[in-house]
Amino acid sequence: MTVHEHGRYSTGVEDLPYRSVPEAAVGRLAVYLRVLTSMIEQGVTTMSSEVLAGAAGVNSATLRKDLSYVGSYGTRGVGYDTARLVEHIERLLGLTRHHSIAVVGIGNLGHALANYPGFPDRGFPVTALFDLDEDLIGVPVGGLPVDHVDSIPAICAEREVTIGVICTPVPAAQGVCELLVAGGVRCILNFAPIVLQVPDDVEVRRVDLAVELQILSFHQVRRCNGNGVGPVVEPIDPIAVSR
Amino acid sequence: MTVHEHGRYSTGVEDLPYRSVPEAAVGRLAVYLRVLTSMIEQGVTTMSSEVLAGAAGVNSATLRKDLSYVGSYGTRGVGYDTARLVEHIERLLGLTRHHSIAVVGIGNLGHALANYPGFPDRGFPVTALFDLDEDLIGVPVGGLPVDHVDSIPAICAEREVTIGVICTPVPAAQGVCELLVAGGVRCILNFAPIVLQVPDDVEVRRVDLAVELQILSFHQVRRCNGNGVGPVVEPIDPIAVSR
DNA sequence: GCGACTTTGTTCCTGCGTTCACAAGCGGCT
DNA sequence: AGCCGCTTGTGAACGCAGGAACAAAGTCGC
Repeated sequence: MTVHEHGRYSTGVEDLPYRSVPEAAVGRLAVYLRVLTSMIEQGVTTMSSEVLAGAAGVNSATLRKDLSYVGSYGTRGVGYDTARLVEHIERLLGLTRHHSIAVVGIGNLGHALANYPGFPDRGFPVTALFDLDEDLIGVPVGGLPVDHVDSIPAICAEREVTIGVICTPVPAAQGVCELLVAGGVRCILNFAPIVLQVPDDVEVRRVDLAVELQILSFHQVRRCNGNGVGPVVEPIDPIAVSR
Repeated sequence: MTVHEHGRYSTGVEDLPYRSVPEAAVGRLAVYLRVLTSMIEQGVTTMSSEVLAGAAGVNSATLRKDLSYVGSYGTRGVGYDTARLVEHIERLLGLTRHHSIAVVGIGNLGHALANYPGFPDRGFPVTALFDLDEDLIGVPVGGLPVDHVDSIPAICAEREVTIGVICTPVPAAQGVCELLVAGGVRCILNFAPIVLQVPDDVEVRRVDLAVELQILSFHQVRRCNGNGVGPVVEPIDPIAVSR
């Protein structure tokens, strides 16, 4: 640990000038990061907030404020140096360090995620796979053999897994979650449509595909309401909405 | 329920009382819906806001406020009738009508989504699959043959697809998106890590798995700051943040 | 039948996040 | 070298969402 002046930054808090980064901004920063790396590949070395905001689909003022959480690394009258910005965003997001991933539940979705190139490409190598099914144990998926869920704690601890991805059916999810926590995993990405109960120091993000569709459905219905297509939302009493 | 001088009395639905359902509330309502259906399967007929909120992982006041957008269907002193609540949430979310889905890009992820039971189970039947790869055309995936992307507009229009799911690589995503829009699709769930450009009347929701991981990474780093594992967050420039 | 208890529905308030708008700063041009 | 125009960074206002608290309302016990 190449710590510098320990005395000056004794608390470890002042080490982080980004004291309060809004949750929403974190998500957007990750998006900026992707846009930026893509632009760098195309040889772009400088971008204005206006252009970057357009590519990321946000307001330019929002973008500038988000970037101000990272620090002031733009040049007025010119824009941002793409390479430098990437570097600083990666630092803020903790991507200077690789986070190894464990995928639990090697069904259709787990299979896909185990092979998802976007994970290793972004610095998240998949280093462990788990399932209950005896027929799957030992079978290599994406070059990595599947282990039994019972060995989650040991293997996660050994391989220093920092992120667990749960793709199991609902009934297994909570149990798997506890095994991951026992293995020292403090970050969980949960695809099972259930709210996991975890200790306070564990962060869970849920990705519920059906919920996404339902939100789309809601907007669809609201948009079509009264456009002449038909009464998509009917009054309450009529039996059912049959189109 | 009080009658407002606003004019129409509150029969609950007809007079567009969901003029203003907060975006965040829509997402939560979908979660409540899932919890409720699960509870109904277990024979639960009545739930208090406290219990339901706990299962959904939200504050009970927030839950009651969310439900008030749907209408007042609880009984004071008792709680909510689960079946009735499900019915009304489904109506609000537009789930009384089935939304057929097209999946574009039958790679690992597309394969998984085409077979994802959560979609049909929730009233979102997958009715069309598309890919570019000639070797895949005609091959049944989950009982449904894959068609060529060129036929997206025709087939989507014919089968009345309302939601398009994009699982293609980034370079193909925008083009596929436009084909879907040409086929009359107004709702898109995008798994490609790119911000799609669409007309105003098209709603896009993006699911970016790498972004989710990066958000987790951010929280992990902030939590573990100073745990001795390594220089997780390195000092910024000497002259970092001046104000 | 009546009182007490339980739970909803709503109102108010606080805090956060987003947007607007503008001053400060930097490069390019003459 | 100095001015001009462009872009950043930020202070202030606005709007929205979330949480606490409370009154209305309906049920259960006696």
